[in-house]
Amino acid sequence: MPNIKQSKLDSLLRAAEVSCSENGARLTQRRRQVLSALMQSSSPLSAYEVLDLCNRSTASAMPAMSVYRILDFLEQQLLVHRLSTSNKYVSCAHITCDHKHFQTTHFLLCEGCSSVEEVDATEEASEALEQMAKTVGFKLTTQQFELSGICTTCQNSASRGV
Amino acid sequence: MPNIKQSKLDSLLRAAEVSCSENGARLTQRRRQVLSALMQSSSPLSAYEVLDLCNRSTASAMPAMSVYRILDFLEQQLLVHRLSTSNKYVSCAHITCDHKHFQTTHFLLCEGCSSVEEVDATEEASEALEQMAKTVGFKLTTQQFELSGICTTCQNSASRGV
DNA sequence: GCAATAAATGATATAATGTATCATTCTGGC
DNA sequence: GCCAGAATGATACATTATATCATTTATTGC
Repeated sequence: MPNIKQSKLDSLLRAAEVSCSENGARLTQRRRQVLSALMQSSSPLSAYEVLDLCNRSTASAMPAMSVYRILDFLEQQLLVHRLSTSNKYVSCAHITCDHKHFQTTHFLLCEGCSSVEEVDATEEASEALEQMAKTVGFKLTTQQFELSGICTTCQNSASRGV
Repeated sequence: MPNIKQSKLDSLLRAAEVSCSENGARLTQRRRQVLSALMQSSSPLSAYEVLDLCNRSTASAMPAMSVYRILDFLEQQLLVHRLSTSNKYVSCAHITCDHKHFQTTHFLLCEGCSSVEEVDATEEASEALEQMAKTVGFKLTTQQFELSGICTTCQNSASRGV
């Protein structure tokens, strides 16, 4: 887990706090702890991995129940996303910008380093998929895809024979 | 679980048996039992749901371990597909035809009746997604999507106010 | 046909994950 | 300070998945 800079982490957490208060919600200590763990991880974490990280960093042990509750909360606040293919969580890539989510965020999962890239759906992709569904009479309600692949870094490593 | 016709089930199982033997594998009694349960279900089943169905239909109880092993086997044989979003299994829709899988099968999941439609990826969709990945330097390796939506039947039911 | 070998399954234990429920603590408004 | 509601703690438990070794069933060579 390559640590991100403390200053970066701080600004992310500040932004998250603002975002919460705009929704009339609070970013409590525990919630901040969970969110912080996810922000510092370069790959998605399972609920129990989050739990371990939290319990490593503080004295007071957090019950598993809390982690699940807090992950649910953070997901509702759109501060983290749940990857349904792996049942893991990632912190949202758009916390600091004013990016809006329209249920059209996709995730590119690198098979090499397990990193995740959060990308917006292109018009073409959305339409093509909708069209595809239409041929069998389906009307799509949500689209969040998790696509496996190889990220730039890992492609380069491979070609250099690393 | 609206039962399919016995004759249909038989022909599916026969085709599955042929498919296995072509790969030098055997469709044993237990495997047939598991596959049969999935074929008769109109919606995806979890491993333990499969287990329950199997144990309902026969006297000798099957251990959970066997179900997991057999599901793995059937998946390798491309006789069943695993839906990663729900961790459930469906029998392949192309057992009786000579359809080939190129890692480009998608699944449309109906939110109304939980039914699943297995569709081939269209050229446009595959390209659009590849292009999308490319913009952030990703090279896609697999694409199997599980898209939520409403099937024709449920759309009609809804519009009739059922 | 029969022993040797490999494949498949049975059986048991246990790990990992997720949820239900109620008690307790914390927070903001009065 | 007191109260109501939100958040967390604590405990128990349900569900899902895997590890391991024993046993049974098929296959192959003889």
